[in-house]
Amino acid sequence: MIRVRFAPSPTGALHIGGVRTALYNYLLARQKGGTFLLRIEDTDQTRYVPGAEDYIIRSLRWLGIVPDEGVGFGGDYGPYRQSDRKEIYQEYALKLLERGHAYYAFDTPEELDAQRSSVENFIYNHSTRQGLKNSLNFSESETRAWLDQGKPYVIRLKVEPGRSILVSDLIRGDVHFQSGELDDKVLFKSDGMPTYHLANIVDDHLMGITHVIRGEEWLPSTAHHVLLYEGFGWKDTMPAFAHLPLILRPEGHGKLSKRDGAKFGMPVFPTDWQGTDTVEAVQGFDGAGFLPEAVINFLALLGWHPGDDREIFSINELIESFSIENIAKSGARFDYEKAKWFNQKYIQATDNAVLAKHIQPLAAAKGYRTDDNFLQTVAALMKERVTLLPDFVETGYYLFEPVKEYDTETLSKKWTPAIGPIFADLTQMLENLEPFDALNMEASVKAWMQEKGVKPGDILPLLRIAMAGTMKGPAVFDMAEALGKTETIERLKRLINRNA
RNA sequence: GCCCCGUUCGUCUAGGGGUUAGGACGCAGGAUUUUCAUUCCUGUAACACGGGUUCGAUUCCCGUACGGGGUACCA
Repeated sequence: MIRVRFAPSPTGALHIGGVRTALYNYLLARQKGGTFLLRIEDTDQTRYVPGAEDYIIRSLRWLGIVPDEGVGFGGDYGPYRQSDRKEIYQEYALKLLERGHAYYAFDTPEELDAQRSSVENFIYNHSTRQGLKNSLNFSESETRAWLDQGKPYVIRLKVEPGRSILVSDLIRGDVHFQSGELDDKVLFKSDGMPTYHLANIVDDHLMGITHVIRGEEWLPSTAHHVLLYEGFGWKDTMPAFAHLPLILRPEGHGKLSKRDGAKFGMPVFPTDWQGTDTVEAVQGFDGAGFLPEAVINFLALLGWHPGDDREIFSINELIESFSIENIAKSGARFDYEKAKWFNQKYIQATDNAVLAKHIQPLAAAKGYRTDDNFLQTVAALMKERVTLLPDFVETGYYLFEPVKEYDTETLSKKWTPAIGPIFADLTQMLENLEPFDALNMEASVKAWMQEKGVKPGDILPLLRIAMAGTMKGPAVFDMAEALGKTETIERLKRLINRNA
């Protein structure tokens, strides 16, 4: 049975690259009938951001990528928060020490900094460790003494030179590393917490993880991880690795970072983040007006392809079609235009009743009417012409409140001296129209045009501008019906007065 | 610097020893809609470079260039 994990650090809002990692893990688990768990990797106490854990859980729920186990979800392999597993790591670090695969090191951060600045390309490894303060150089009693005196220490992995380490990656194939080039990574920090390297191996083993799907930034340290599995004697149950290509910023250099959201005017986080004293607030895909299904679809195709030309996928279709083999090797630039296209597609395909629910809070925030029937009408009239949810109340504001700005250019062309009385006549005709619905109105206006000898192109644009102020928008008669007779007539008269 | 990964239209990608190198976004044009949008059609544009291997390489191999990642008592 497959078991996969998403293991973010609670250091702030969840990055969109992390969301994609979570998604791929989730898809694999669902497809294979396995388990998807959420583990919180909070071993760096200095980077801990309050609220980040809740944010991660909230975001996963919004996206519909809900873990089967983990912090906030229960499960038999807990605790799932690494700070709650402190003693476990200590125990395993000691085990590694006993087996001779690790050693105590007493060098202070300052001493190491000094080494780095005086020795070019300094690296703590087989070639330098004999000159440093560690239990490999100290006698047993000396080491004991340092420990007993309560001197700060770390535990480092003892990497022996001279061998080739194979990392078999599901996406990249076999990758070889020379052990002599690897450093003696710190496994256990002087504050009593493990580093990522120790914690992730111990946890993945204890939690029965079968596949590690994570970002490419972990590929270089995977050699160390293989060494750890060997050191613990867990090589035969070592999980399979799949290192995902990174998501790059839309333009310029480097991977997409948290600050790029503000820089490029687009969200890079799933949901809104209120911010803290140290981390500023940011808008997420939800606040920007994206449907979670659209975000999922967009992200799924950013680095993975189904093997055919399909682009629109429901979550169930993704689960069915997903495969690690079809994950791309190269980094993908974050294409916000494409993300918006997906959202537009999803809005078009969403039922009016559902859209009305999304429009409701947006309308309420603007003090607009929020009755469901009307919002469904707004959805029906606008869904083919919006990209983001807020467009319903912004682009389509005139469905909720009087026209704020008239397209004066069109007006000056169409509102001729002769048209005034004719427009007034039409207004009067509509005022007496019953029932005031689109179908009846269209028939009546057509008959009226026939009778008066007015061309559609002379009168319809004016009707439209009277109601919406702009030449863009839903069909005129649909708009009039949505507005209702009173409001429509009021707007027509307002235009007459404006041009009088 | 050293180590690792990568490189097909502007972007996301398919493909693969002999193809008109396919799709999507974007952009441009057209049709439909007496608006706009939707929808449909058309166009635009790519195999980083140099050596091999081969009858033939965009595809395989080796270099180079470029891009990305790593090189912390961060994850």
